[in-house]
Amino acid sequence: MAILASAREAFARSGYDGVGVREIAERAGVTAMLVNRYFGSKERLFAEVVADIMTTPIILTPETLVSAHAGDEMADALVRITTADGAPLDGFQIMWRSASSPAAAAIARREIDAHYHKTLTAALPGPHAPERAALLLAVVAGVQIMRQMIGLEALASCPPEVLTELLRPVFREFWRTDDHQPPGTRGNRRKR
Amino acid sequence: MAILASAREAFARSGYDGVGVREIAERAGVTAMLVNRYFGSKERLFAEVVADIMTTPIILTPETLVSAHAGDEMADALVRITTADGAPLDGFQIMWRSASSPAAAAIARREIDAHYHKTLTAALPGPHAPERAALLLAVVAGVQIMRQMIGLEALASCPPEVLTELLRPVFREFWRTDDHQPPGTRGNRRKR
DNA sequence: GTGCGTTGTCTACAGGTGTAGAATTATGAA
DNA sequence: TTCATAATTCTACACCTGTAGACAACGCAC
Repeated sequence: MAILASAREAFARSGYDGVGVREIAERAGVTAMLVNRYFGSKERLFAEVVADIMTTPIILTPETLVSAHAGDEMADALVRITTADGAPLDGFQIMWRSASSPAAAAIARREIDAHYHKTLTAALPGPHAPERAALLLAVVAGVQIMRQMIGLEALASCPPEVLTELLRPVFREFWRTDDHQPPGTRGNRRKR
Repeated sequence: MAILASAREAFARSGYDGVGVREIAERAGVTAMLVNRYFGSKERLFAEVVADIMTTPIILTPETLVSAHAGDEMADALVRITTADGAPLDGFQIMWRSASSPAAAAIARREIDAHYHKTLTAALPGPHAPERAALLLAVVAGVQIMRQMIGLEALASCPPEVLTELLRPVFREFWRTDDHQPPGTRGNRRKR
């Protein structure tokens, strides 16, 4: 379906509010009205695009999650994705760029919840797995946004290898299984 | 200035593209044209709002940064901010919600760079301080977005105390000063 | 009172938005 | 070829966007 591909590309580039139905249609070689004839409305088209994205995991491949170095592999994948701005890697990007629109945010929430968050929760060890899975997704979101949307200088110009090495310990934190003590009693390794 | 306050509230709620000049003006008790008379354009108004926000640090107070428990305090502050949706706590929110608009993203990048990122870089120990400061800001952004914009269930309904306890080790990671070894040689504490 | 600069508003424009309904064209079977 | 049916487009509507230019109300010095 050419319309779906065009919509995906357009939403990834400009977000839900930033692109019009006419533009999506034109890039697909059809008229704006055909889009509505097929999908009912712009909102339903967006939902269809997001659902389509969810069917093919990008960062969270099953192999990555069960790996013994899951945290490291996730860090590598995140850096890889945010470095090359290729076409098939725009999965999450669509949702961050559209999050400011309430309608789009609701769709994104539902789909992230049902797919990525559920999968990730099952893969994380230790207590509070759902909350920690959500935080992990938050880190992924933050890095993507700062690197690709805001374009913060220090992140945008950072060599991939350095970024990977800096991200790995952060992600490892989520797969740690030792010292889960009650709040406040755990020592931190800060320098005072 | 009533217009500035109205604009700040409106941008925080709906983002740069999501709100119109007429709405901002009406909530300030004036006409849309007066806004342009004072600020020149919507874009310049947005820049003014962002610059105004930057003058009063929200998470990164100087006391927080030099504290011996800087990481913990930052985690606490982040949870506090994303829990209560009060008026004066909308600082970053404005930028995430507006990041999909290129014009707004450019303004946000410049201001974050000049204020928050610079300050945070100076406060972080160890090598790659700029990159790690940017990553820290990315984590803050991700949590805010997932919690307040996407509204991911696991994060939205998570008790503040739990969230704080889960965030602390993540933030501590950025203030660690031990074991900065070359890439790949550092042991991770994963369970295999 | 008279002039004047500021403050604010009114009207209007050119363009964009999503989408409903009618009209048109292409397609395939008889 | 003829005709029914599906695929696609045309026209139009009602509304919203940022903003330029002309105009009116205001306080205030003289």
